[in-house]
Amino acid sequence: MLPMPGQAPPSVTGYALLGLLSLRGEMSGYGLKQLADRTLRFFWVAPAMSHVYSELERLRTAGLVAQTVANRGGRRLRRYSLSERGERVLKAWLSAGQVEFPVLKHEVVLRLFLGHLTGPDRPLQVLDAYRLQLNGRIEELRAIRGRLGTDPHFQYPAMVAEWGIRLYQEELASVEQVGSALVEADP
Amino acid sequence: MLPMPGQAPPSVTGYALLGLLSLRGEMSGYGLKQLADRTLRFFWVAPAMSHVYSELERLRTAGLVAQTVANRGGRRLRRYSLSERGERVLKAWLSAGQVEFPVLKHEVVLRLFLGHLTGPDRPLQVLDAYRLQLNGRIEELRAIRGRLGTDPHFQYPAMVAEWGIRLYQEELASVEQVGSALVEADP
DNA sequence: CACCGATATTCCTGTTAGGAATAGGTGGAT
DNA sequence: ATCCACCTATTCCTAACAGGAATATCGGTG
Repeated sequence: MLPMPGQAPPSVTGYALLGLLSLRGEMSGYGLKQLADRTLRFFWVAPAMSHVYSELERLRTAGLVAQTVANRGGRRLRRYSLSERGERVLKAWLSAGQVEFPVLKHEVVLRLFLGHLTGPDRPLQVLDAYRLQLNGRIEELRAIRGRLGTDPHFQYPAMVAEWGIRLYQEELASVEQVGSALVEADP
Repeated sequence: MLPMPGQAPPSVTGYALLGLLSLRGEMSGYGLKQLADRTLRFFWVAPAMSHVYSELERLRTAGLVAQTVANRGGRRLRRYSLSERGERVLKAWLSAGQVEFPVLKHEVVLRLFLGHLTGPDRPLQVLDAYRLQLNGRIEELRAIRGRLGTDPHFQYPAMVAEWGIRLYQEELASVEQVGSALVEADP
């Protein structure tokens, strides 16, 4: 028996896109993708282009985003914005529902986990490369944090940026610690 | 022009399953799923049953796992094990390739990010619930770490367990810090 | 021996990821 | 002015992944 899909609730990514629209107002699918790459990427996902468009279409069908179509030149430009209904639904989701424990897809740790197949040198190399990436990530986040300034409109994104900086600094410390353990475990 | 798929390399999850087989030897799809739920889940994914079986079938077709079929009673039991070719391919992957930066899907942070829609109280509630979940996770990992003991065969999994304990303890500290920031930001 | 829970496999559907193809617009160099 | 490179914008296609339901056997307990 089909559970009558009809109006399945948005996925978390759907809610996240609604949230971006609530922060920034009307924008194109492309613009939304750019924004997601600068924000959601750090704590959720960087949705694929195709994913953004298909999700917007689903949200539009559900009446959660409004679409305006303009013709600029020989070209059809669509802008999306949060509808009133969308805002209500988004707030309801934020205020309810049980929150999933974070999911981590951590290839560095996977390679450490399988260290018995390579010996400790390879995980050490991987950790070294990871250290560089982490420093880059921290710089990125510091730049973002700086741009957000003290504008109260962006106080929550600012907290998120600070959370990220802290997280990655702690990852650096973990890299050191695991590195020491690997060196000691060396035959 | 098609890039001649023919023999597409395994996905990271595919390699992870090969790695589990290398740690534990022959096992059923079901057993592999159980094992993944006790290991991979913490730093990669908990693959769905269907995903484990479809992945095993793909790996078998690619000659990376061997399948033995026994008839126990009226029942067909399949066991999977890492083939020699599979071990070579897995080691080659571990020794090469550029390592992706970790991906984090963190609903707690997403809700913090959208705090402008709810005000600070709701993120504070969410953080409280998260604190409980974190303590549970830490206990789980401590139990696993304990079971792994000092057996050198499991020294890398042990390092991973220790990494996880550290990570979640640091998350607890971040929860405290964000909590303070939220209380201060309260109007 | 009837039942329950763990083991084991298969199927089906929907969602997400990722890449490539297409095309108009904009700004700079020649 | 025109060509090119890059940015904006949308669409399409395929594979990976998630999740649940259906099925069936086995092992033990009351």
